[in-house]
Amino acid sequence: MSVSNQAQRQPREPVTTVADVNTADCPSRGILDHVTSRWGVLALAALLEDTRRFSELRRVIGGVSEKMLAQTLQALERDGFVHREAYPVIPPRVEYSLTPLGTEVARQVWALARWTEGHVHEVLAARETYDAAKAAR
Amino acid sequence: MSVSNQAQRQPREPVTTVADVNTADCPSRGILDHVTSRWGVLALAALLEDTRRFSELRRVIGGVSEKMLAQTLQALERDGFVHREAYPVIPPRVEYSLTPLGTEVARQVWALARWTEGHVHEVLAARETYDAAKAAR
DNA sequence: CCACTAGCTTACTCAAAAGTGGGTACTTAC
DNA sequence: GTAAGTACCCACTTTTGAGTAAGCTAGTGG
Repeated sequence: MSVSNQAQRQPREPVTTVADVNTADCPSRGILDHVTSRWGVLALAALLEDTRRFSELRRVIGGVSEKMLAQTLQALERDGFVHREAYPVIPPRVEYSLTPLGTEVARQVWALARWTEGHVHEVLAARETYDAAKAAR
Repeated sequence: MSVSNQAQRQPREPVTTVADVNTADCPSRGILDHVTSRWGVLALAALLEDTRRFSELRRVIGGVSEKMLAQTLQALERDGFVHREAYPVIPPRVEYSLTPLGTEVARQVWALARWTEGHVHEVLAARETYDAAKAAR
């Protein structure tokens, strides 16, 4: 059988596999998960406005626990979105800022956050309509 | 910055409380959570490209279970982002599309998804740097 | 001597998210 | 007659996200 040998055409292609979020095991999934995570969005948006210290971020982002903020910031730092600057002073002082890469994402999630804030009423109205229609059946 | 322009012009404004995602109990948090949820992002992005049927969406979005897709679509429908059109035929046929409101958000999450796909390599490189620096200590 | 500070880490715990496997009702294809 | 497709729902279990509370560092103020 002429077992169709597909993709034997270019033997020395630099394997620039195109990322695709719709593929289950694509690394872009994980990155998107970090960026769009519950606290990731808010941290990025907050840092877009200004460089901030750990406890400043904690105060700005209502409801984050220390644990989750630390965890979130570490993930974002590892992904190259956030820069962490620790000053060896007592008491400790750590400043978080966005990298150029982080600034790009942050602008997008910031816009998303603002958009959401501006359309809360429409969504709330839609929910009422939906719930009413469902209850009527 | 446009967050703080409270209307002080009209004294009898119906107190349109300004939404703030940084406040723990603001409804905008929940909306943002739906939009930025694991499958919410992908569903919105997929629907921006075309109206799709349930099982089409399942095929497009790699790795979603039926349960999660149904759940996600219901949340998005309730929030007024997605329109569900069910045709009473056999076998069942249900088409999902974006509402005008949904199209606005979808454009943003679509851009985010696309951006992520395009910067996977930079993030992966950042992770290696981070991990190497950490292992060295 | 003790508390207090900032920025974490660790352990414990629980609730929510998500996966698994089943069922439904009907039809067409094999 | 049995499987597959269609768009779900329901019950059950596993996995993960996230909160709470504690400990840690090392120096400063009381």
